Amino acid sequence: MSETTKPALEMESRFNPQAIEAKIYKAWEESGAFEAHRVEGKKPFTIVMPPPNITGQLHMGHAMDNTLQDAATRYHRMKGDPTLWLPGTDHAAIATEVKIVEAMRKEGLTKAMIGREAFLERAWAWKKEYGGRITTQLRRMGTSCDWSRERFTMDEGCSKAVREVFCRLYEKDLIYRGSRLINWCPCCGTSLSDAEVEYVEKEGHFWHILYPVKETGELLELATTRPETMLGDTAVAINEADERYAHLHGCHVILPLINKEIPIVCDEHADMTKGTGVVKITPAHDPNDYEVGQRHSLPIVRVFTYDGHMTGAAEKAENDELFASGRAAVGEARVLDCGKYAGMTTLEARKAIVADLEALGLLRSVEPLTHEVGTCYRCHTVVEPMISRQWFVRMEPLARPAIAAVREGKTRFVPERFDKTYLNWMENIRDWCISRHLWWGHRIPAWYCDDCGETVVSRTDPTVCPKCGGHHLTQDEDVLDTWFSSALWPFSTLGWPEETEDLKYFYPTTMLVTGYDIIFFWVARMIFSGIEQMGETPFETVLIHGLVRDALGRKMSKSLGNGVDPLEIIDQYGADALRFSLLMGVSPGNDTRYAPEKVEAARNFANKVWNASRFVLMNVDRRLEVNPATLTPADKWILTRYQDAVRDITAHNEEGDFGLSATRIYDFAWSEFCDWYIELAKPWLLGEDSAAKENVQAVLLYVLEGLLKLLHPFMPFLTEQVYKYLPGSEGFLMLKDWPVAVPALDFPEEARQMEGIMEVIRAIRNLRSEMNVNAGKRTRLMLLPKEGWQDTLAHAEPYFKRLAGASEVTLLSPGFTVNEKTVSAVTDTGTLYIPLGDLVDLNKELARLRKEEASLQKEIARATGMLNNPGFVSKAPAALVEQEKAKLAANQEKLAALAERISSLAEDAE
RNA sequence: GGGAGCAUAGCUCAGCUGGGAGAGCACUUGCCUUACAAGCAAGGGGUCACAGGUUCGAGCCCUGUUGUUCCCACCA
Repeated sequence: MSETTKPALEMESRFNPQAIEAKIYKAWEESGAFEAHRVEGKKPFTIVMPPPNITGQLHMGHAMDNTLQDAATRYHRMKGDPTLWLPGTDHAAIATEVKIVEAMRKEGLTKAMIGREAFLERAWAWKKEYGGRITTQLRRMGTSCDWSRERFTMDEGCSKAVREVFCRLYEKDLIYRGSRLINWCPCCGTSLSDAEVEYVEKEGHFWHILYPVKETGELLELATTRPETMLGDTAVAINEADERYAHLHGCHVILPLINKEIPIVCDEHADMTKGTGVVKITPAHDPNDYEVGQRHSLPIVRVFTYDGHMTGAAEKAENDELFASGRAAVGEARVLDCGKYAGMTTLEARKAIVADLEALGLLRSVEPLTHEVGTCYRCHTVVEPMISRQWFVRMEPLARPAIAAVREGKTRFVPERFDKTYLNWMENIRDWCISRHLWWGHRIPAWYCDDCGETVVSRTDPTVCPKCGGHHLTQDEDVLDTWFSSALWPFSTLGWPEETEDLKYFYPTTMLVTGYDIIFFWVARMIFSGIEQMGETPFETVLIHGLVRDALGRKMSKSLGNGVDPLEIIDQYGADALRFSLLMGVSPGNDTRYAPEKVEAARNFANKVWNASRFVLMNVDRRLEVNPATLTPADKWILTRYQDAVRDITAHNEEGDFGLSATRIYDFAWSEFCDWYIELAKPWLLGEDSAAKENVQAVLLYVLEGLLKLLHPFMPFLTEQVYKYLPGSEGFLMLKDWPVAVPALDFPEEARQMEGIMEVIRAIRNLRSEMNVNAGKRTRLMLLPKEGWQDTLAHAEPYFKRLAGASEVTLLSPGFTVNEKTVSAVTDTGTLYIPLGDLVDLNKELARLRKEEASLQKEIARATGMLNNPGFVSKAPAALVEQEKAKLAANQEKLAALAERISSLAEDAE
C-alpha cells in the first residue's frame, strides 16, 4: 500500500469475514507458511492430526478438535518452535465399505456380483472423489497444518508400515489366528473388536424354560433372554455347592425340540442366588458359556449363520467337509442343521422356538426385562457373539509397558483424570480381534498353503510354500481393523519403517489432541504400538477435550437430526467466531453445548477488535516507538495491564488451557483496551500537543500489535487481515514472534494511580446516572483529594472532562466547605462533589450516603474481625495481613470523610 | 457391580496451587458521545446442591447424602 493511503479508510465499519478468509488462507498455504522445517538442536513441537474418515464431513467435533490443535500449533510456531502439524485421512474400513455397498445396492449390485477387484476400484474412486472433501472443509476452519506432508492410512508408506508391524508382531507371537468367541455384526458381515461394541438398554424378555432330566425325569427350570440359542446348548450348569441340585451331579438333560442329550456340569459360573441357579450353556454364542465350555471341554455347536440366520443342511455339510479335510482349526465349532428352523432369521427362530416350547408345555413363564444389548458402533445392529476363526493381537505383553508409560508420566493426560480411564481399560484388556470380513482395508498378509495347510505371513507376497514347496497359496480373504493402521499413525506418517529425517526429528510427537470418546479406540493403541515399534511412547501430552452437544445437552447425531454444520456457521459468522466460541468458557475435558448466542458473542468480539483496530489506524499512520520517558499514567496503566495479559495468556497456552486464554484475551481487549485505554487516549489524540499525540499513538500501536498476536492462535483470519493494515507491517502475522513481557514497560505504581482516577470516573458516572443527568449535559466537578493524590488528580482533568462529562474541575484544599447543593461520593483517592442545584434532593442524597456508610461499616467490621483474630494474624501470609491492614486504614479514612459529609448535609437538611 | 464427571446469577458456563463470588446471553435505566447500536454508560440479580469435617480462613481440600450425565463390566 502506498505511503499516502489511509488504510483505515479501506476498512468497513463491520468486520466481514467472508470477504477475506479464503484469500488469506490461500496466501498462507501458497507461501509455504504451514510447512514444517527441521532445525537441528531445537526441540520441535509436533502434533499428528486425528485423521478424519474419508467418508466424513466436517462436524462440530472436528471443529472443536482442530480449533484446539490449530491454536496450539499457531502458538508454538509464533514462539519459534520448529512446528509440525501433520494432517491426513483414514480409510475407515467399515464405514467406507458400508457406504459403497449402499451405493451399489441402488444400482442393483452386490459385492459378490462384482468381485473383489472391481469393488476395490470403486472404493478407490470413492476415495478420490470424497477423500478431499473433508480436507477442503478443514481449510475453511483456518487449520495451519502442513499439507505437504498429508498422509492417508492406505497410502503406500502407511500400508508398508502396517504390513511390517503385522509381520513383526506375528514373528514375536504377538499376533495369532484362532477360533474364539468374537462379536459379529450380521449387518456389516464382519467381526468387531470389543471396543467397537456399544451397549444399549433394550426391552426384552426372560423366558423360563423346562429341560427334562434324563435320569430322574424331573423338569429343570432355567431362564434365558435368547431362547433361539438353545439349539446350540451343549450343557446345563449348576453350582457344585447348590444343595437343591446335588442329586443331579453327573446327570443329563434332554435338550427339548431336538431331543439331544447333554450333560449337567458343575461350574462356578452358575450363581445360586440368581434365578433358579441353573444356566444353559451355549459355547458358540455366549462369552460366558464359551469359558464354561473351555473348562469342561464341551463341544461347541454353532447354530447361526454369519448373516443372522439359523444354520441348515448346507452349512452343516460345508462344516463337515472342513473337519473331514483336516483344515478345521483347533476349537473350531461344529455346525448344527437346525431342521425346521434352518434359514429362519434369529428373530423368527426365537418366536418359533418359544411357540414350540409352549406347545410342549415346556415354557414355564415369560417376564419382561430391560437389559444391555451389544450393538455395532457403525450400524447399530445387535451384534451376535459368535465362535469364529479370526486374527488377534495378544494384548498382555503390549499392555504392560503401555500401562507403565502412563504411570511413570512418560505420557501425560490433560486433564489428569483420564489416566484412570486409560489405565482401567488397559489393565483389563483382552486380546484384540483385528480381522474384519471386509474388502476395503489392509489385507491380512497371510497365505495358506492349499497343499499342506501351512500359514505363511510375509513382508512380500510369497509364491512358494516354504514348508512343502507347493505353489498353491491362497491369501487370507480378510482385512485389518481400521484402527490397526491408525494405531501406527504417529510414526507411519513420518516415514517408518524407513529411518527418515522427519521420523528421527519429530518422533515422539509433543501433543495429541482428541476427544475422550476415542481414548480406547485410538489413543491407547497408539501408545502400545509406539512403545513396541519405536521403543518410545508416541506423545508427551494427550490433551483431551469433551464433546460438542446440542443446546439441550444431547449428543449431536444424524438420527436425531440435531447436528449443527460448522460450515453453515462459518458462512454466517466467520471461522474466527466459530473457533472462538468453541474455546471461550470451555474447560479441558468437559463437554460443551453449542448455542448460537455463543457464536454471536464471538462474532461481536471479532467486530470489536476490528473496530478498535480501525480506530487506531485512523489515528496512527506510521511506525512509532514507545518512549518510556514520555508516557502518561494511562499509557503506563495499559502497558502494565498488557504485560500481565501476555504473562497470563502465555502460561495458559503452555498448560493447553486455551479456554482460559481466550477468556483472558477477550477481557483484556474489550474491557481494558477498548473500553478504557482508547477512551483515555482520545484527549491526546484530539489535542494540539503533537509530541503528546505521538506518544499515545506509539502506545496504541504497540498494544494493538501485541493484542493481535495474542489473539492470533484463536482468531487467525481477523488478526492476519488487520496486521496487513498496520503501518510498517510486513509478511504474515502468523510467522511473527510471540509477545514477551518487558519489565521495562511494567509500571505497577503508576498503574495503581491510574486505577484511582478510573475509580473517580466510575463514581462520577454512577452519580450522574443515578441522578438522571442527561449524558450530554456537562457538570462541574469538585475534588477533595486525599493525602498523596493531589498531583495525580490535578493531572487527570482531561480524563474527567472526556470520560465523565465534567465541564470544569476544581481541586479543593483540606478544610474547604462546599456550600452548594451537590451530590458526592467518597473514593480511595478522595471525595468528589457534583453541584446539581435543584436536581439535588437533600434527603435522598442523605439516604444514599447513609447506605454507602452502612456498607462501608460492614466492610470495616469484616476486616477488623479478621485482624483481631490472632490465628489470622499469626498464620496467614504476612503480605495478606498487610494488605488487609492497608485496606482497613483506607476504608476508615473513607468512612471518616463520609461521616463528615453526612453531618454537614444533615445540618443543611434541617 | 466398578469408575469418572457435573450440581455456582433466569439460561449457558468460567473460577489456576484455599485468602473479599465472575463472564456471555437475558433483564432494568439512560445514551446514535465522529472505532464499533454486532455499540457505550449505569444498575438489579447468587445460603456456590445438602450435611458434617479440616483450617485463622472453604465455591475450592476430606467424608457422607441427594440429584444428574457418562464410561467400563460376562450376569443367565
